[in-house]
Amino acid sequence: MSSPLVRTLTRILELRATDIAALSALGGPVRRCPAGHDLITAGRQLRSAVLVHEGWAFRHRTLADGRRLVLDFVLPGDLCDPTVFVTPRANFSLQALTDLRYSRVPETDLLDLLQSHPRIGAAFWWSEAHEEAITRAHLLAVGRLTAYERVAYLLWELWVRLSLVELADGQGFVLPASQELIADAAGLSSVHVNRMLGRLAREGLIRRHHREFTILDVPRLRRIVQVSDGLNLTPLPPWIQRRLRD
Amino acid sequence: MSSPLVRTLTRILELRATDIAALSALGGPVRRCPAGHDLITAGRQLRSAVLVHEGWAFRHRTLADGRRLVLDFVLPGDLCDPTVFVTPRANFSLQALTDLRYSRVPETDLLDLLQSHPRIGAAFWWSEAHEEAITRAHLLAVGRLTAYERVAYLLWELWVRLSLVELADGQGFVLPASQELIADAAGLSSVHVNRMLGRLAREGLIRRHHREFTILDVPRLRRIVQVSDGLNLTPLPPWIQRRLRD
DNA sequence: GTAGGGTCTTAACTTATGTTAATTTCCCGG
DNA sequence: CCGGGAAATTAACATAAGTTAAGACCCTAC
Repeated sequence: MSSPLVRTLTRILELRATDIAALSALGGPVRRCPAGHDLITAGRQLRSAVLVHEGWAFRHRTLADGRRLVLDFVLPGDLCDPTVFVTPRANFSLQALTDLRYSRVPETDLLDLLQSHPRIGAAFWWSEAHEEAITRAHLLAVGRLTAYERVAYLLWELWVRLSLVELADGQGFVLPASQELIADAAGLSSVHVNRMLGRLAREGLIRRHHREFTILDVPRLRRIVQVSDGLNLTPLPPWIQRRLRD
Repeated sequence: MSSPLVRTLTRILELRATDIAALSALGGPVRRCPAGHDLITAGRQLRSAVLVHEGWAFRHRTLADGRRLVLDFVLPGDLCDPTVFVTPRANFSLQALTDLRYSRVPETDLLDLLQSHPRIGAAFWWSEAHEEAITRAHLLAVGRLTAYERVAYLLWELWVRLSLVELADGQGFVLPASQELIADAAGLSSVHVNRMLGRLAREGLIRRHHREFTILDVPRLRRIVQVSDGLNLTPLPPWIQRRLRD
């Protein structure tokens, strides 16, 4: 069974045997973390990155008075963050949404890897750029979409991202988050999220049963969401891959 | 006169003579762009990064119906983006806010630079992480702060960032943006931004005259803003700099 | 100096979303 | 099978922020 990082980075560029070996050796033992527990705490210094093998996590920030925002969701194969070692202290917390299997990658190992395997460095860079695209789309959604559109957006984003890592079943997927958490991701109240989910279902865009969702009308949902691009992951252009080979 | 990139990256790590030479040689001729013009257009393929020498620009995304969000402001010395070459097409537009002096850096030059000068690569990486911290703080502000707090946040963010590049005069600075644009950055309507600016002034937090702002009460403003950390730029930890030397 | 376009300011009014709270459903452990 | 706590749902009500519109201001071009 290959490392989740190998699976992720393979989607970006063609890894050589030496790259795969280095990636597979990366990270400490696989650990478990129960849902609801913080893996990274905002304001604390980071000594390692967190590699999620299985389960969901999410980055969040909480204000003194309890208001909270979910910055983004972290899915299996995501490394959070390869940039750890340049940031003096975490500007977010990382919490397990489901029970998790994960490992920790010490910053020194990461740094060594980047110096010895520039191709992997490029892949990480790509991966960071992709993450930033997701964050920007999220910012646009929170800043300028209506509540209805925003909830639709979140479902769309997660469906697209889950499809990328083959965790969606066609147009169906499980979103293991309470409506409270969806609200914190959308910048809404949980009551209003509930209303909007109801409306999306009533209008035939989605079906849901507990936390299982099915997208019934992809084109119409995409039209509502508007900001539906930039979430896709494309491999590095061949000419760049070729140049990295040198 | 040194390149704006040298000035920026010097704040991150100690550049060697060879690094400085390479950075100074980077980029085509200095061009001018009048305020209001787009330097990068969302959806178009990018062939080069944009290095701002003088003036302000901003990243934005606009929906089909005209709703717009300003993702962030780009100040002198910012390179937008070193990750160009991995992204197939721009997921934002870059518009000149004031008349601009800038240059373009072809992706091939950037790629060569990163391969030949790993220290510069590390500095760029740091710089990207800093930008992402800004975006995340912005997301939190737009998602969970009230209108009053959000407008205060924007002033705070810009003041901190301008101070970093020595473009603030103590607690005073010029924000060359219409209230309409501030609204698009805050996810508010321009009328409401106007109300909130008035209130901030009435309550003695800021003074303003046209587009010149002065922060009158730093501690109180910081308390209102809440999310005031992560905007600062700190150099790479010495042990990492040392390791990069090898 | 004046005309005109853009920006700012303010007021009156509308509406989207938040809040509170009561009820139901779900889920898990005993 | 039963009890209890968390989550989901719904309704009634409160409020922050949006909208429209009118007037003041300010700069620039002629």
